Amino acid sequence: MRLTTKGRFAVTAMIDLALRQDAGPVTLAAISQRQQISLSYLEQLFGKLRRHNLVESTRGPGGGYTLGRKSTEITVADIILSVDEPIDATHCGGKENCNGGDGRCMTHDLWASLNSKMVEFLDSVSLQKLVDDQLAKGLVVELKPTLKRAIAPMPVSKPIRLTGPNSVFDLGNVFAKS
Amino acid sequence: MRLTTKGRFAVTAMIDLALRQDAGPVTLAAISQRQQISLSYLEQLFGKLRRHNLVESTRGPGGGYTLGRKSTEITVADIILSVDEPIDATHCGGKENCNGGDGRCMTHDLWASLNSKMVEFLDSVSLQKLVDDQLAKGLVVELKPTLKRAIAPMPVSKPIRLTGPNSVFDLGNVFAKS
DNA sequence: TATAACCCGAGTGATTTGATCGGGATTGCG
DNA sequence: CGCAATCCCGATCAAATCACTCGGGTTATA
Repeated sequence: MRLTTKGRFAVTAMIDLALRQDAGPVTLAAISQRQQISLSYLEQLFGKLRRHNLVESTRGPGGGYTLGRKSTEITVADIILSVDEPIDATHCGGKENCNGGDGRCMTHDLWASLNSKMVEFLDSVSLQKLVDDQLAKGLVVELKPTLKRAIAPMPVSKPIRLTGPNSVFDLGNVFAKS
Repeated sequence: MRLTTKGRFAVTAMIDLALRQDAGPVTLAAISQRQQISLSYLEQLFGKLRRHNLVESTRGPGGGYTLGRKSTEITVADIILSVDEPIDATHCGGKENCNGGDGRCMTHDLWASLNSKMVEFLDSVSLQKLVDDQLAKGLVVELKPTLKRAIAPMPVSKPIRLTGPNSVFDLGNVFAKS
């Protein structure tokens, strides 16, 4: 597992998304403005996040991204591993014939164990936890109705399109479809 | 905090050193052979480790490196922070005027808090812990007498030079000076 | 003096980072 | 329908970083 600014950007963007998705899909353009991350870079990151089912996308006007599952069930490790695809950490390609002299490849299971501890830790921190931290710090989320299209005609009926039948949202979304 | 193979190399090398320093200073050439890390790269890493007082060097024939303090008092965080010098993780240079629109710089203290948790965790893992893990896994350390010079004339007197008066070794070193 | 070891800075090719651009595809809305 | 918003994708790019090499030092032992 690597830990770079790339992963940080992804985590930051995911928190921004989690904080605001209750008002409907969040556009990358909005995240880009708020978090000062370039739009195209966000597109790259969210492409990976989507391929790992951490987010779902809604295309067209009023569209954007929503979480792929409950924020309590998304961990920091999920996010980081999605964007920072795992490279070979052991430097010996997992082969056992990496013995160079007297002390055979200690690196292999050494780093494997430390690495698993790292993942274990990051896996214990949920996205919801980070969101709570932000809210506890006094962050005020303005769920601004920039939604000239998406929210205006939404008193009843079908406010938010959830592509596909496999949408299992239930994170207190006040707009949940009946 | 970054976490790359650079840090891994440093941790690996430090474990190798901790496992063997009881027989006197360990040369980088030996670590290079055992761990398959290039000598010059090790020199760079140990230069930083030395500047952070994690290791001490002994020059001249029979010289090498020893730990700068007890292995129980060196943590993985110490090592990684030494070689992966902290870069600006917040992307806004610590300035407060990084407000770009409505939601002001959340990134700043957001990542600061997650980062501190990471450091906290890595700081809870001591070098001695990793050494114990290796020994528990059945690793046999051959304290081979490659030491044609350093150990040969060492029955009594002054076997191991500890440069400076601030040497506080007591990690069960059988060669400890009286 | 010869040699073993640390020391150090400059340079290097490959990869990654973060961004830009140019184009799609899909969808809501007038 | 046609426009615009939005996701989608790939190519490309400068800068930084990575992992390493090279060529010299300095220090200390013998």
